[in-house]
Amino acid sequence: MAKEVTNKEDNYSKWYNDLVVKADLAENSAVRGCMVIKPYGYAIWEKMKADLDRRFKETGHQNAYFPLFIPKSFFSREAEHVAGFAKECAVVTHHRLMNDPDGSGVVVDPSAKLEEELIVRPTSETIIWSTYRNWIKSWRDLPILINQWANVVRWEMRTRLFLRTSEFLWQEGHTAHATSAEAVAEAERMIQVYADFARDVLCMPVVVGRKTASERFAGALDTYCIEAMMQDGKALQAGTSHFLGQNFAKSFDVQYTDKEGKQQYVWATSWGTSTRLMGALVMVHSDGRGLVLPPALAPIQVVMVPIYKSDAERSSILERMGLLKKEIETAGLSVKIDDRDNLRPGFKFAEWELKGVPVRLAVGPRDLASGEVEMVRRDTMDKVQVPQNALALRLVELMEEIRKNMYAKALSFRDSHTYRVDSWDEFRKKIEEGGFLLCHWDGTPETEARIQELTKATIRCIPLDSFVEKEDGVDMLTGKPSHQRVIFARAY
RNA sequence: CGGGAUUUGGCACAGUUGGCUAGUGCGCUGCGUUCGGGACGCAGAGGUCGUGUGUUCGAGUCACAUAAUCCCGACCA
Repeated sequence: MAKEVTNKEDNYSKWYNDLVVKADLAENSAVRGCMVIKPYGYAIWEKMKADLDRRFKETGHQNAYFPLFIPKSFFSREAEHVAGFAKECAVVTHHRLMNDPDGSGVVVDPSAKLEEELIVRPTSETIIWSTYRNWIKSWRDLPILINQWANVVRWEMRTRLFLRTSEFLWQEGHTAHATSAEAVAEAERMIQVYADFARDVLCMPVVVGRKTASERFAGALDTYCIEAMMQDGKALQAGTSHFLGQNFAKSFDVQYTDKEGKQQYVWATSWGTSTRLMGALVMVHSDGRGLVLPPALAPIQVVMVPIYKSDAERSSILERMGLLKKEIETAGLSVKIDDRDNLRPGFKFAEWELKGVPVRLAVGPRDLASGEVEMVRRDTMDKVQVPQNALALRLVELMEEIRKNMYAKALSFRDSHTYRVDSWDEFRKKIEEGGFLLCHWDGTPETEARIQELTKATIRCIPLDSFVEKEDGVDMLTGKPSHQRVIFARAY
């Protein structure tokens, strides 16, 4: 029997220590709260990036790159924005080290103190808007649709591998528009891009919604988000898109001359998603055997394991595998032949399952004789014999079946852990079990804060899509009227 | 930053009321037998016990300090 890896516990570290690290995705770094992403994990991230990047380009965006360091004065112009990030910034104060005069080692050279401190970007709105100021003069310069792939640093009190690390990789889109309506449309378009990506590539169902005022991005007028449910019933925000209004334009004095010759402030959006998606991937799909990767993100889509006793068998099987590999690669899939001679097949099976490879093929003497291969899909672990001459086509179809099945499975999990709750007593009981609670809320920050204080549950979003139909009701805590249910959950 | 726990070969751990030569499993190296669901035998290599100071004839073990990691809070993508 294959050994099972624990993953159903509410204990977060189990997920990563038992799954991710062994599955070669990441490991902790000595640097506070940062992580080393190992090659296998980084390959998955690169696939996510490539797919997202294509979607951004298709919606008219271009990539650019802005500096890592932001002068402190830039950062402090937008009052709400600085209030939101001030507590988690890494600050550069000096630019030189020197030998410690009192002995061995190195100290900061006090004479190399910077006149103005530099902030390591926690997000790039400030430096980008101070740049846009010089780029935008006329209505003809708009819109500006730019995305940046970068690393950012947020000096969090508490870090969690992938979900909240001090340094993380992400993309941030920053756009400038002539009208409010155009900017709102952009923010909504981009949250939809994230939702489509989550559904089609991550195989992860998400709810598209709007954040409440207290959960909004610092400096935004409106924040859209996609919320996913992890297998422990907790919610994870997987991407956000902000309508920033004219806040940054006014703080950084970004104006354009409109067609009538009048000066106007521009309207802004920003949107981003990060390596947190890697965490989501693990926590949505993994099972007792390890990772389960969606075909589109698997660095290796098909692994082939030869089964043999003698050298003669080994070479004839590997020869046949080589031919099959070429056919499968021609059909567009990535294939690896695991020809390591020192490991037995059972070990290899378990190892590739841990890594989440979508399909495994085994070829032994029996298959060589019958002209078949043994095919096992990772999502269901179903094992079937497939004729070699139909293999490549079958695999292409199977990848699509796996994608659909993974989504369907995750969707059914989410739906079966989503409850309509109308009474406070029931809420208190249900929230302990995890899942999404669809509840009426009176719309006040006070009630929201009170519920959070009492239960640690937050309003994940006010759903935008047809996730829950509009209906009137009353707030379960205060009894005040409500016109729509919102999603309450405990979140990462 | 509060509360708790941990730190001993690459990994997971044991190590008693301080005691002489620091162990076990996995992994690693070599040879042989194996190979259709995590093989086995034999022989090897690998550790100044997180760091520092102290107590002691003697410290992995006791005291103090310090650092890192993990969990629970507050904060947050």
